[in-house]
Parts: sequence; C-alpha cells; structure tokens
Amino acid sequence: MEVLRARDLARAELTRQITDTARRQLATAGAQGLSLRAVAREMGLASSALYRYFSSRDHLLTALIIDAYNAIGETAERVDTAERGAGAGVGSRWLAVCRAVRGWALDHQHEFALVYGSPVVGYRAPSDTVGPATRTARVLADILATAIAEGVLRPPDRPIPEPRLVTREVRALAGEAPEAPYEDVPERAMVLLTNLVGAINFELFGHLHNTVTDYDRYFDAVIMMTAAIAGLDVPLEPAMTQESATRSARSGLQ
Amino acid sequence: MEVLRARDLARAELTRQITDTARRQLATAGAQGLSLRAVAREMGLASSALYRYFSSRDHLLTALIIDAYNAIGETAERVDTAERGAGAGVGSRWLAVCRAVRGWALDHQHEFALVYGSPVVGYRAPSDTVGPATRTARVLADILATAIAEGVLRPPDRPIPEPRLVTREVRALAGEAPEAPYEDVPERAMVLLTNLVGAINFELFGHLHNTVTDYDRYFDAVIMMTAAIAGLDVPLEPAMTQESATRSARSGLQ
DNA sequence: AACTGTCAAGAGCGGTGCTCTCGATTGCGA
DNA sequence: TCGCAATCGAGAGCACCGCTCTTGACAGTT
Repeated sequence: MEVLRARDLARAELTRQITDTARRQLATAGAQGLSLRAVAREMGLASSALYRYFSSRDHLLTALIIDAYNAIGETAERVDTAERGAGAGVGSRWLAVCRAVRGWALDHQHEFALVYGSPVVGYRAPSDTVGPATRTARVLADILATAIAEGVLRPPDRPIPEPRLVTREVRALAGEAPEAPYEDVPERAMVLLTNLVGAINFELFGHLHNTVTDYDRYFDAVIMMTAAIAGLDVPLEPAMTQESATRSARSGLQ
Repeated sequence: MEVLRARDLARAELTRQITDTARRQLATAGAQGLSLRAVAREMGLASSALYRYFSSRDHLLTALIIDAYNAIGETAERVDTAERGAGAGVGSRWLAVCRAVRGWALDHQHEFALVYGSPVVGYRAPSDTVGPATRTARVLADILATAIAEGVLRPPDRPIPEPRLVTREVRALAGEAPEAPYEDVPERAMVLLTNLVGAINFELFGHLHNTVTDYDRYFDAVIMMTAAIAGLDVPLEPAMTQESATRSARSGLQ
C-alpha cells in the first residue's frame, strides 16, 4: 500500500511539474503556442512520455483552465475575506475584489486570456470547469447580497421588467433570490461581471492603447461607474493599493 | 498600359479570392487555425504561390483584420444613417447601432474574435489598423454628441473628477470636447464601448451558457443599463428587429 | 526576336500533435 | 525471494504546419 502510494505520489509530482512547465510556457507563448514537445524538451523528457500523464493537449489545457479559474476565484475570496475582516463596507469590498481580479489578470495575462479570451479552436471545455468558474461570481454575488441586507443598495431607476432574464441557478448564486425592489439585481450583477471581465480584456488585448492616460485610475472609474448600475456606491478616495499588479498592461500580451 | 492594367486587375482579383478563402477558413478553423497551405489547397494553388500576394501569414491576417474593422464600422454607420433618416431619437439610434454590431458579431463570430478577442500570439498589429478600428467608436461618439447638443443627456450623479483619463484624440473623436456638466462623457463613452464589446465577447465566448434565458432581450437590457452610465435613455419597447442576427450565440464559437 | 519582370511549382527546413513499438524498470503477489 | 505484470521513457514515424529558395514557364516591352 505504502509503496503503491509512493508511485502515485511520484506520478502526482510529475503531473504537477508538467502543468507548471506548461503554465510557464503559456506565459511566454500564449495558449495556442503551448507545445507539448517544448514542455517535454524543457523537462528533459521525450514528448511521447507526456502522454502517460495527459492523454492529449486538450486535457493539459483543461487542467490549466481549471487551475486558472481556481486561482482567480481564490484571489477574489482571499481579498474579500481580508477586506471584510478589516471592517470594510460593501463598496470598498467590491472595489478591492475587482482590483484584485485585474491585478491577477495583469500578472497572469495569458492565463486570464485562456479562460476569458477567445476559446481555443477545436477545444471543448468539459463540465469540470464550471465549478471553479463560478467562484469569482459567487464572491461578487455575496457582496451584493450583503449590500441588500444592509439596505445600502440603491433601487434601480428603471427596473428590468419581467420575465427574468437569468436562469434560476444564477439567481440562487447568492442564496435566495432578492425581493422587491431588488428583483433585477441578478441581471444587473451579470452586467457588472461581464463589464469587469470586458474591461480587463479590453486593456489586456491592447484596445486601450493611446486612448487612456492612467490605466489604474481609469479602471477604478470604470468599476465605480458600472457598480452604479446595480445601485452600489464605490468609494474612489482610498489610495490605490493594487494587490499585486505592478506593471500596467500598456503593451498588452505579446 | 492597358495590358499592364489587365495584369494588375488579375492580381487584385486573385488577392481578393485569397482573402475570401481565408475568411471562409477563418470561420471554420479560427484565427490561429488559419493555414496558408489550406487556403492554397482550396484554391488549387501551390502554397508558395500565395507568397506572391501576401509576404507572410501576418500580412494576410492584417488584411483580414482591417476588413473586419471596416465591416463592423460600415455596418454601424449604415444602420445609424438609416435610423437618423427615419427620424429616430438618440436612444433608438444607440440601441440600433449596438444591436447591429452584435448582429454582425453573431454572423461573423471568428472575425469578431479576430479583432476583439485574444490577440494572435506573435502578431503585432500594424498602424494601418487604427483607422478602420475607430469607425465604430466614431459613430457611437457622434450619437452622444448629438444627445448633448439636443440636451437630452442626463448629467452624471457622480462626475469623474479631474484629471481627465482619456487622451486628447479620444476626446476629439466627436468634434470638440464637451463642456460642463459633460466633461467626463468621453470617459463614460469609453466604458460604454468597452461594455458593448465585452458583452458580445462574453456571449460569443460561451460564458453566458446556462446563465441567461433570452440572449436577445438580455443584450438589450445590458445596453439599456450601461447607456445610463452616460446619461443616455435607451427605449426598450420597440420590437426587436435585429439587423441580420438570426441565430443566437448559444453555442458560441467552436 | 530578344529581353525583363512576374508567376506557379516543387523541394526542403525545422517545427507541431499524436501513435505505436520496444526495452527497461518497478512494485506486488505467490 | 522470485517471477510476473504493470508502468514507464525513448524513439521512430505519420501527416500537418509556416516559410524559404530555386527553377522553369510565361507575358509584355523594346
């Protein structure tokens, strides 16, 4: 038993080394540039040996995608927990989480593009990815639910009329579906999430080039403006303390 | 002279045939799947012959990108001109243009992903693309400028304070920079454009899967909600007359 | 008719994902 | 303790890719 476990351990270790190497390669060559041969070469293995661990390039990609989703979600959860622990209000929590997601994206540009950019052609994401994919959404939904509970969410000027536009699963993401006058908050939350990802992608993909002067301040302003869609007030005063993003995406991914 | 012109004509014709074939192949294989050899094979040419017309795969990609930008911009311009001719208000014009852009994106998913999705690795867009890229933005900026001129744009509740966050070129996109209380409209317009692209990408990339019940109505709601960021009222009542989008992107790109 | 520039074709280079076979090693049950 | 079976890495090979270079055919000009 023990020795068998030893073999499995060795196998797990090598599997981890493969994904790590692949992730490093992803950061320099992009998703479509991910080469099994190059991974094998860097590890000093024959390319065929990798197929003992990942039966295809797609399976390796899936592993990387799940890892990326989890990393983003874990970042969001950690930052929100810290903010909540520091007694921050819902607006500050919201901004902090959004900043943290952007920070992660700037630090892991190709990984972010892997999950939120153009899908890799011929690749079909298995259902294993949906769980990790919702972690970030869950954090954001929880903040909005807290805002409702605290009574600090401004009801919308123009509510989205029936019928509801999001599925039951989404409405249930932050517990029970909100009651009047907050019935359309799930729809509005979806817009906020879409815009968060969209704003990051826009920056990452280079479309902000020559259009924006201060990327950090602009991002904060975007979050402030879009949060208003859900009636959430985001304070802009606190000094920028991006979690880990040091460089801007001025140049974008290669 | 005449004969020489005949030769140039033949060359132009073949060039067009190449881009058409490449575009068709783009729709089935994606940007990174674009293969010069496959294009040549489909045309009954030797792969090497294509290099007489496009000195590299990147040059062919650039041509496709410029074509896509122009097609989107031309769609936006045409729809807006038609709406304006029909006496539509700024809100209706805005919605119509956004719908048209989404419609084009749904009909040309991989082309849209080519310009607004993850950049192709190793590809550096030449400056030739910036002109066509701003056509759509110009249309949207013009609508907002009209809204200001007509006095129907609601001033923001929380203006973006100085300093301005967008470059002078962007501020000048719709003529003169707007005056108080509309100084921050360019920033807000940027958010609207980002969100338009982001919402389409989110749908195209499959992230709306299992979260939204009615893609068309949801998109309209998104546009209505985000337009409010700039103080623009978008009417939702008029029947959905998507320009050319017939199928939804429920499945997304392959 | 001779020349000159343009053209498509073909071979070849180094790269890719993936499959298959073949030894070598390793861990477990008898 | 020994033999067997499972596991492993290596290597060759297939069909594909972008791209380069050379070659021979052709057309338009002089």
